[in-house]
Amino acid sequence: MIRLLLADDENLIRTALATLLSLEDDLTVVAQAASAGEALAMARHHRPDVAVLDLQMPSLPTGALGGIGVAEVLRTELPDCASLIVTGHGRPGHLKQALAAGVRGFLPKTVSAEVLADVIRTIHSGGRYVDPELAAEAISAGDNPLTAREADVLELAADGAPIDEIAQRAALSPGTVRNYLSSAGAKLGTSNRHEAARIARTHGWI
Amino acid sequence: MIRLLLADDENLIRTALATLLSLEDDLTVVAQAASAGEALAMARHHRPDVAVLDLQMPSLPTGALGGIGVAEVLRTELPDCASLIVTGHGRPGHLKQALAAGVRGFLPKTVSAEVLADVIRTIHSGGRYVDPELAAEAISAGDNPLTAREADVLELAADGAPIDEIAQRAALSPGTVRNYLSSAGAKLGTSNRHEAARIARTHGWI
DNA sequence: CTCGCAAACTGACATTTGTCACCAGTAGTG
DNA sequence: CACTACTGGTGACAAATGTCAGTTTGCGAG
Repeated sequence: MIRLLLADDENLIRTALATLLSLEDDLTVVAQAASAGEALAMARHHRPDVAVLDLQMPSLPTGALGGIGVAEVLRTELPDCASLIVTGHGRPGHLKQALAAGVRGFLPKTVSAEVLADVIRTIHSGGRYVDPELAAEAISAGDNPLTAREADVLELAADGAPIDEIAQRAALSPGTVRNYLSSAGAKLGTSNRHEAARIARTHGWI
Repeated sequence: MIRLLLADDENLIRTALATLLSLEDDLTVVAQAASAGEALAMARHHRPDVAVLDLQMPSLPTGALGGIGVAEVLRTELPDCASLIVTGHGRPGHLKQALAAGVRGFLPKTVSAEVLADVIRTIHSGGRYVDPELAAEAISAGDNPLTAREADVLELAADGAPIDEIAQRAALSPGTVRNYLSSAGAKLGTSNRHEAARIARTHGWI
């Protein structure tokens, strides 16, 4: 019997998923969580075999860790627990981050329930599984061309703040900020930072 | 027995929901759809009592109709079929649009399964239901302050295009575009069009 | 060590954008 | 009718932004 932890902030989806997975003879849901923090607490207490984590969980302000953050912690704290990320909008960058965090499976929510159950079994027995379509996108998308600083600044620029505010928040001079944004824009083939931010976001780079 | 149509592009969620709702004695899922077009075809053929529609369905380019569009068509074609919108991110503006389209229920996916089942029963017996939290947001958010044209132009500006491109796509002079964006920005309390677009989007105004 | 290189950073310059004042036509309303 | 709001437009000015040439720093290869 494979013991599961389910983490998703949408109660409706999570309980529905729990019901569905419980119908499988060899699967049982031992814990559920609606946030990253809750997920960790539950995992420590129940020690599940597989953690099924939603990529974006919290409605918290910002910087809060999502499914990938949870997986990262679980890998060190509970090495026997395999992590599986499930997500609505799969961005290539997220897939890379997830794999780097030791996640063993990555699925979009468009897959069928049978696939999910199969993947849970696969990763429980030590295997890995990544949705083929997402994998193809990730490969064709290539690596993140942005430097660390460029990505930082672009992220701060993403919500439309003026340069001066970005400069303050990044502790840089406005001129430097402009340069980073300019070079990021050049790399991404855009003529302004807002479009650049949009592109970077769709690739999961920020 | 209440006969249901389920429409959601995420197969996993949709089948899970179908399983969950089928467990209720008085509910039965007679049709499922993964897109707006499919949902309409299914509705015409199966004539369900209640249509449970996801707000954003298609991964299609743009302009494709989502759950609200389906509800609008259903109201005229199948007046006996009640529509219920379920959504991950509920924006105040969407709620208003939905109610204007004759939708009888509006729920975020954070509600529990029992609430969903109850709401289905409520709207099937002629009632209405709107998530209290969303309703409060919609009221406090107030009406869309933008004129039709301002909203149009702001929408075109939303993906970061430069003014000249917006002007071309809207068939306006660049100066006029700047004027509209400026006044939209003033109404929304922002200092640039990109932040304005972001605000308008969170309110569901564009 | 030093050469090369890339990232981090700055300031100057040109373009884009936001703002404002103003004009004209059209439609709806008391 | 007068009044108001929305649409579409022009031109000018100031501020924000994008672009570029160039300096500094740190680090690995030779």
